[in-house]
Amino acid sequence: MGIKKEIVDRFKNVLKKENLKFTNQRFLVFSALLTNEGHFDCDDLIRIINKKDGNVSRATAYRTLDLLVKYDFARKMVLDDGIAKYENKILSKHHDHMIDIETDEIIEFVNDEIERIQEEIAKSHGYKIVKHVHQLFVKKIK
Amino acid sequence: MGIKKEIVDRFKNVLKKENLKFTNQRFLVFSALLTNEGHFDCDDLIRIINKKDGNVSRATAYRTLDLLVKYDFARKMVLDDGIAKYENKILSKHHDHMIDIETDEIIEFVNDEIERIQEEIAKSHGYKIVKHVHQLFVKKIK
DNA sequence: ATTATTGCAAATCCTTTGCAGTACC
DNA sequence: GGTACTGCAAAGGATTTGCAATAAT
Repeated sequence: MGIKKEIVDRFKNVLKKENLKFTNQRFLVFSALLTNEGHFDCDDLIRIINKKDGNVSRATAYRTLDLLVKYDFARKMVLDDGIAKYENKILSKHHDHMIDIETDEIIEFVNDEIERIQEEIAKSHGYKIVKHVHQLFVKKIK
Repeated sequence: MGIKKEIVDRFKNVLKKENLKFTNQRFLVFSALLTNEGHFDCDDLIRIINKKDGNVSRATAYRTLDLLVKYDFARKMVLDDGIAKYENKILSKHHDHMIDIETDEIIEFVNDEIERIQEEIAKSHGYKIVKHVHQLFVKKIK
């Protein structure tokens, strides 16, 4: 159930490199994100942590999340509501989302051709893709 | 330099339909967005308006922008900094966005093949696309 | 011991809202 | 004259920050 030792070590190395200490709070935020699937805002994660393991303040959670994003353990995404959502970037397979605007049902999809063309577009402008958001808001055909 | 009468009329009709009045402030916000190309936050637009035509308060600007988004005159986009950006949706051809995460520069792109595959994916699940968000967060290749 | 870390509360930033005065029909 | 509109200033909500107490090495 735990996180692979290799990943935890990677986290420890990042901390060392940044002259930061490996504290329980930082580990709790790190674990909350890496052992749960989905998109969480800061308070979701704090709730998850408080439910079983301990306590982390919002200040610390945000500070740690910034760090996780900076070192590619987490992906940050802000939709139109302006609330930052974070998701596991290490263990989750990539996928995009199709959202049924009438039922809120979420269907995942991946299309290699789209992935390939995206990369090509970025490259042709001299860029490489760091992350992307691709969401189809859809409606059932009657 | 003006906006096509047809578009202004469409705006007037929306206002009528919503029991709202066609006021100078609403028209200034509407014009600021529809006669400028680019992605603007609320204060950008207020600055544009104040520079030549008059004054609009932030409250009114936000209220009008909501309306413009609701009726498809404007597109709203929120990136990781949490600041809402608005762009002309009427006069600009459909496009997606590539965002340089180091400079915040926004580059537009369109790819017919991606558009086609998207539709196909939705259709194969029995859906049609109402709108979509496709953003590539990129980084210059050194 | 020394240096970084934490949590709190205050501060910030963008955005929304209540309200009193103003403008529109 | 009666509604709807505006701008102000205050309120809101998410995130950040200063600081004194606390924990890690």
